Amino acid sequence: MPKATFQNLPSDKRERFTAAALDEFAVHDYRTASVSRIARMAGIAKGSVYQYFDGKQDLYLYLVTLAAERKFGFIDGSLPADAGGFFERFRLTVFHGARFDFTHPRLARLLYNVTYEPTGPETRAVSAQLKAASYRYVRGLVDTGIRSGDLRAELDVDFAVFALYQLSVSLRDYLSERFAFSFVDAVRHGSGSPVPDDDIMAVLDELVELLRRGLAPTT
Amino acid sequence: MPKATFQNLPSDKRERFTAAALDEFAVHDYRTASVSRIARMAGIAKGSVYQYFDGKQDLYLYLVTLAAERKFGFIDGSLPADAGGFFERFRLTVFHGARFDFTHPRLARLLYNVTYEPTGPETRAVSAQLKAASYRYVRGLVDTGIRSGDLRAELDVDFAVFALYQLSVSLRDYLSERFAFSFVDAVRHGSGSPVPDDDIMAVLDELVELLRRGLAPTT
Amino acid sequence: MPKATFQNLPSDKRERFTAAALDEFAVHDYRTASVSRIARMAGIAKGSVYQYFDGKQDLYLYLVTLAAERKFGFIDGSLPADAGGFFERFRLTVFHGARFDFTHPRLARLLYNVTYEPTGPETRAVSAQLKAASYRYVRGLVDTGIRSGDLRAELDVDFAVFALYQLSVSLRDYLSERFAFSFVDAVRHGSGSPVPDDDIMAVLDELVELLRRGLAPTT
Amino acid sequence: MPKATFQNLPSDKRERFTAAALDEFAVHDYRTASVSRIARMAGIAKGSVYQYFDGKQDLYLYLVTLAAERKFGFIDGSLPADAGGFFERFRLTVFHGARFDFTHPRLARLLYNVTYEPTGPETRAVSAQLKAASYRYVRGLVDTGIRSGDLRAELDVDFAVFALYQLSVSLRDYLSERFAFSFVDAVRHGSGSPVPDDDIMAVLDELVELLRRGLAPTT
DNA sequence: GATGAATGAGAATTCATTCAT
DNA sequence: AATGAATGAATTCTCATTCAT
Repeated sequence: MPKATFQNLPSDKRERFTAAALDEFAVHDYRTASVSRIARMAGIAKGSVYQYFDGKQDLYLYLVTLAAERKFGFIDGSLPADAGGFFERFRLTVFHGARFDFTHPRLARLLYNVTYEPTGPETRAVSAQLKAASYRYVRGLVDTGIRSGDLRAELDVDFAVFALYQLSVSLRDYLSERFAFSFVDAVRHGSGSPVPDDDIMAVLDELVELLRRGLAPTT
Repeated sequence: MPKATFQNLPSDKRERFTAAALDEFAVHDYRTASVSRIARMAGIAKGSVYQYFDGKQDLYLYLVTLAAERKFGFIDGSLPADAGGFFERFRLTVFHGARFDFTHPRLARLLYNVTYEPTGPETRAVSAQLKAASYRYVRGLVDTGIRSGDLRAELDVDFAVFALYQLSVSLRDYLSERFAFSFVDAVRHGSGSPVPDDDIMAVLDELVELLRRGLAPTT
Repeated sequence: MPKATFQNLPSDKRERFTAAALDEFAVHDYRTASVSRIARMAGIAKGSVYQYFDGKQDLYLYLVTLAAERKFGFIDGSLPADAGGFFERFRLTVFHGARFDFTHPRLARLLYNVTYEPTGPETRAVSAQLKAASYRYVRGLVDTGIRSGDLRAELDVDFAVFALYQLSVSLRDYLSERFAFSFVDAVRHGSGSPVPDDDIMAVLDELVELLRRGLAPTT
Repeated sequence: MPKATFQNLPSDKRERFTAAALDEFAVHDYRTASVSRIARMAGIAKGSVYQYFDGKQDLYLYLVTLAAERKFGFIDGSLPADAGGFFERFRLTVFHGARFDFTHPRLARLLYNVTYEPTGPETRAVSAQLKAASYRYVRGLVDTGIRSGDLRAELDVDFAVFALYQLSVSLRDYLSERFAFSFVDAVRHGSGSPVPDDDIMAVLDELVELLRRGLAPTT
């Protein structure tokens, strides 16, 4: 995580650097991302990166943490405080997650890359951490859902969490393919208008329908 | 694809090489995999690799093709000829796929890596091809299922195919985590006994239950 | 030079090999020419090349010798036996040399490549030999020309030989550029009809005019 | 062309590198020249070369440009400003060109290599550029010569330019052979004292005499 | 604290030549 | 005599990291 040097930076410089680093890791996976390129893009000396962070790995950890916080924060901030049923809450979570992705393509790509990062010594820990956090989040939803009776009591919780997690993560792929939104282009050229809320919702209807039938108690 | 030189090799040498190459690509993604390391592991001269294949890309194509053929062949060979309903057929497909994965961890890891290979010019074609083949397979199942009445007629076919594909692909992750089977360790140290069939089946029951409720017509 | 093995070869095979080797060295310089490619083109095993010749260098020597003999033989065979004056003889020599080049582009390219081959240990001897032979030839002409009074007696013979040699060698460049005849294309695709004799002659008129004024005695 | 890194180098290091690179390209053609060898000779890390230049091609372009500028600069600086007739001007141009060659054997060899560089994708552009510049220079002389009446009006200008260019370029070969000056030895061992001006002039007298008779109007 | 040049191990690939069959 | 697989040294180029200024 960032050294004091980084914290003490004038905020515009700090943000210029962060932006450059996010751009790089949004477009390239860990191995392919280049520290030199980040330094060049940020307009700072290559050596400075090592004044701010312990190295590439450390920088990576920082960016992933940042992206995860932003995304979770965005979703949490968008959800209504009062409960709503499980399926409605799940729908909104995924919906706002998708909205975040389309409006923050850099952060979204980064998180996506992390999820599917090839297992190597440098990235394993970070990937695992992110996955654990996501699982915790979903598990919270499921537990509440079972207690409230929205979900069948006999459900294998582990499995349900897995299915919900995988479907919501990969929904991004489905949406971007179906509505021809290229995240890479969005990052690189700022192009591409986000998929309209209604289109997202239509797909979510399908997903929630599948899950409601599949997971709710038989009345 | 392999040159004649490779085909003419004494079979033990050919297999020693193939094994080394699979090991390498099972543990590393395309970029990180090293031709030099493969040669060293196989106990041959670096130059020989280029007597056998046109280059790294060509070798990769060969291995992926090999793995895909083996896996699809294994599944096809294990499925009963007479139809069975959609859900039973889906269950068996995924079941035998999972059995294949646990008993051929190197091939399984390779195919997994291909699926999530970062999009680069060298691998794009191969990845896309594999994904297309898998989608075709699932779509065939779904089409038949709808015609036979096992699946709801109003289903959004695209979405259903997506959901089935994602869940079955990622099931491997779930199983390996739940039953603490590390594919990487299996490749590297040959350790780890495959997850028992019954355990796989138990999870599949959950999955099929979810899908049946979710996708079958309301009676 | 060729081993007995090569001499004993059935003549069609020997010629097939020679043709392939000439093609290769006509299109590539010594370093870039590939023994493997020659073997492949000739349809023989790579190892056989080393049964026929001591190595790349030896093969090169053979080809250059062959080409030089053919070209000198062609010119000698085309020249009338009875003398003619110096300038007429020179004109015919260069004329038939050019005709040879346009009708034997492979051999011509090879000799051209030799002339300008970068000085390296492998080719130095061969290049020097070829140059020496050419110089001897021109010097013979010049000596006769002086004796016969066609050339000024005070002429610096060395210098005259140099000038005549350089101008006639590089004339090939001039002709091929002026009449858009690509030797490389001629070798590779057999394309390109030779420059018409009249066009060659027109250029030779210019050259001989320059030389006559420059080198003949003032009457 | 050089990156800023190279420009910012302490001048002794920069010159040590340039010297090593010139040595290499003076003795070897493009293909045969080795970046590794240059680095070793210059006493720097292989990677540093790529801090200074974009790659082998870029380094080559730099060296050729450098050599051409130096040689043209040297000649221009040595020529008297007021015109003189065509033949006098031509004589001086070639004379100072030859002086440059003998006193800067590395640069001279490099330019010579470029002229006869086997046509490959990496070097084509550079070679063509250099040749074009030389031709433009000679054509300028010839045009002026015709206007001033020093050259015959009926002259085939293309042919005259060709002959003058070829003779002056190859004169270097003639001089080095006649006066036993080995450029390669001069580069490699610093040996060999340049050919004395008088000797050069004696040869030039021969050349100019040939050309004057050959190209000047009959009075 | 900032700089940016230097490093050097490691990557993929080529190819003349050898030698066991 | 013919084969063709094996070799391995050599090539260009990359890049995270270090460290003297």
